[in-house]
Amino acid sequence: MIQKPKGTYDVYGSEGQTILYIENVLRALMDRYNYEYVRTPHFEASELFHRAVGETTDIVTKETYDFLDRGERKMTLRPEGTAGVIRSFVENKMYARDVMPVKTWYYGPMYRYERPQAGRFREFYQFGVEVFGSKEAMADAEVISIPVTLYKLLGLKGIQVNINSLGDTESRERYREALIKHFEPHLDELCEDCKERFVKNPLRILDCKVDHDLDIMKQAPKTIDYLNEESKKHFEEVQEYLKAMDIVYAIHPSIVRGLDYYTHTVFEVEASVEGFGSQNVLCGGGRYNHLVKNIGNVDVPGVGFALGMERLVTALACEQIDLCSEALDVYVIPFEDTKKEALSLVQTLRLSGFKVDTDYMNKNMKANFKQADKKNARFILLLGSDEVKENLLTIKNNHTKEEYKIQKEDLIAFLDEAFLEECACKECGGNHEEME
RNA sequence: GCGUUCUUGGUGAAGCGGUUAACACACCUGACUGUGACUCAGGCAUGCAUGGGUUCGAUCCCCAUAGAGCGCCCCA
Repeated sequence: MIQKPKGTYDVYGSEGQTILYIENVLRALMDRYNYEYVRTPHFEASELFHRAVGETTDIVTKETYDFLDRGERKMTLRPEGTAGVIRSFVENKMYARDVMPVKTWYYGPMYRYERPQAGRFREFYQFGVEVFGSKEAMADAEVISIPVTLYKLLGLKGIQVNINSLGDTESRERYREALIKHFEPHLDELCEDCKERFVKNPLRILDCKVDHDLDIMKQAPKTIDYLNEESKKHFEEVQEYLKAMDIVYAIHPSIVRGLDYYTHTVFEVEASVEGFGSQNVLCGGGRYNHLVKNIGNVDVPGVGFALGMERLVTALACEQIDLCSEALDVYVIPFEDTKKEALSLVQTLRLSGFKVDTDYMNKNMKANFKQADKKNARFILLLGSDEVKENLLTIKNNHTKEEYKIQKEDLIAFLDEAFLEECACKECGGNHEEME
């Protein structure tokens, strides 16, 4: 038996329903935010990612799926979404539009050659947003509000928003030097990983889980203390805008993000739910004021974020939030000699907008009733030769178990009325709950 | 890339170096030629991730491979 490649997964059953539901919600959400959909290729010239993500990051140095195409061109399956969207922004000259900023969103699979574990796959889906052209703190705050709003719409409660600022290039550089100065005399106290980080990317030392409790770690300089006036002002404005939107956040000086390109605002949303694995960052992002210039030689600031679908689905499962509605409106039970009539009836109902299923297995009556229950049918239609003869239908309300004989012509009207009543009932119940 | 645990029908799982691989759920058939529960009687893994090895004999012991889980690195 050939099995799926390591680190990939199939979507089916209720998980499929959940994912479709989430996708619908995020489409509607992006429409309300007035963002435009952008789709870019799943593979790009390898060089694009080297320039965008950074030569020293693990993502580029050891996690990409690289291949030569038949024309001997170096290609890479995209490990993240930002680079491609920026390439598209520049290549299609979106910077020359008369409406600024250009606000975009994307959704699709990304590829990283990593050892799989909970919340981490080799092919995984990201939803993300990139806003080009505005250097205002308002844009940062709006971007942060998107995942927060999405989680809220989905009913996810156990989340925490963490923000930090790396400042502009000048602040970031000053901070980097201060960090090196701080850690250099204590290098031998740090773990092996940190020694390597010291050389490659000193900012990441702050993230270390091993050396977390060391004194030199606690005394380490903070990014915020090294912000120049302008950077400080930007960061404060971001916070004011967040407050204006009632978004609860915490400042985490240790968030530096793994990608090299960030400036000013960086943020993460983490899941704080019981039973979640160690990969608890649900989404992350920040501002990148020089990345577009790096890639496309156009000096346009940007800010964005990306969100992992698999982790979102896991978080929803942890909180036992069930988004898929599999209830069937009608289940039709045919008999040996009425199958054609049954299928015709099914067709009519479907055309009228009902969710309908029937038996394709030649099951007996008992098994059919069980099927109807399993499929969570609200009504069961019995269609035997007696009914066909008299142009009648036997319809049974599967909740109340009441059974009626109705004229075939009256079926749609009967169902419309029944569902209308049920809706009214639900609204009423909802109101009562709220009032209490 | 490193460490560690695991892999038995459709599902949850028990199991021991030895001849029938428990038990439960689900499913199928019948008692019951048009009403679901319950009950009863049957049926349902020639097989224990794959490939080797040890052994008279392996689901069980050993090795390799693949996959999954957890942790690290890193990241969403």
